[in-house]
Amino acid sequence: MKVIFLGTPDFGIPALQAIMEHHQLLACVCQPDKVGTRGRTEFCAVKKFALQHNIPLYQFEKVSRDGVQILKDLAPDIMVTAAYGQILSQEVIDIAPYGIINIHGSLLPELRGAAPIQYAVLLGLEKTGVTILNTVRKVDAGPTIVKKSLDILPFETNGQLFERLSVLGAEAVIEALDLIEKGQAVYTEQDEEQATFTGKITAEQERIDWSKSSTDIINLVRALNPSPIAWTTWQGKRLKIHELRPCDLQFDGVPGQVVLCTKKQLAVMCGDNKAVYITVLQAENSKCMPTTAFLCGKRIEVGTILGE
RNA sequence: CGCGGGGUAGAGCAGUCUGGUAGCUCAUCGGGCUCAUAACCCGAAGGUCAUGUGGUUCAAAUCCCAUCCCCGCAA
Repeated sequence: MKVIFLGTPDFGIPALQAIMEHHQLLACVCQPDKVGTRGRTEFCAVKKFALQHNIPLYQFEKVSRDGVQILKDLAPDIMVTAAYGQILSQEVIDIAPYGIINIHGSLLPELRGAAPIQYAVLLGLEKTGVTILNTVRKVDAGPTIVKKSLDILPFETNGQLFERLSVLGAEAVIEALDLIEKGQAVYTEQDEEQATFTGKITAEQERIDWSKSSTDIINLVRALNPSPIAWTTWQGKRLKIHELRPCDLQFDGVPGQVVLCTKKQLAVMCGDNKAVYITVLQAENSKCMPTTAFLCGKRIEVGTILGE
């Protein structure tokens, strides 16, 4: 089929690759370039891919306003979205005969919205997946075509899960496209009663609240890895926490208090009276490093309370 | 030209303000202690102090200038 792909970050790349191999990829659409860190602008993953493979690329400020006629002229059979980042108007949805299908990183109707994968980790779920659904005006609410699930590993980070789901998403989207092409696709309406919604992670959520349970804190840390990274403070400066592990030793202390600091280990008390080992961290202006390396140059005295 | 921090041994840091023999903690290697050890003790190796073989100076890791790279914040 003739496909137009709309997506921006890494998530859609495996799917994009697969579509390019199995179908006729007419063009890619991604968000406009953003000013990156420290003034530099960096192209998004989809733009890099398109440039590298000589695929026509469009970056509309608002696709619903600027892109309708252009995309219509390309005469696609179907359009595929994967973390594109713009809400689509009915006009856009109606461009292709088969409409638009979206690759969503959860088992819908659970975890609709902007950050399904992060929330799957944040909530400590043991299972999630990808859903291919038909796009309708309401976000992630259209009928589903293909669902694939997988188990979330015990200490898996958002980044690791993200990568696995993006590969699974590629399988699923090809399956869906084939079904649609053969006229065998079954569109299943979602159960609205079961729907849950995820908003974007806010800056306030990134700060670790040590009074929460060790499990919640560990889940937060892995949900925010590799970006934007959960943090606390030490000596008035930010201390990013990249990775935590549960600690079975018993200590007395208040939430946020450093209860163990040796040459190799650093443990902090949480709200449920359990401690966690900090295993990978990053001080301000410094690189991310294992705690063992950090402790070679600096020590945090036992009794210090983080996050104040 | 958004604001700021940094580049010193394989790793993480101190030393820079106040120029004057290159330090610390890990890791590595050798030896010792121990029932044993990721613990402890003794010793060794390992650095043109990011680059310009730039400027100032009797003397530069340290002061001045330029360049490259890394990082935090803000967007």
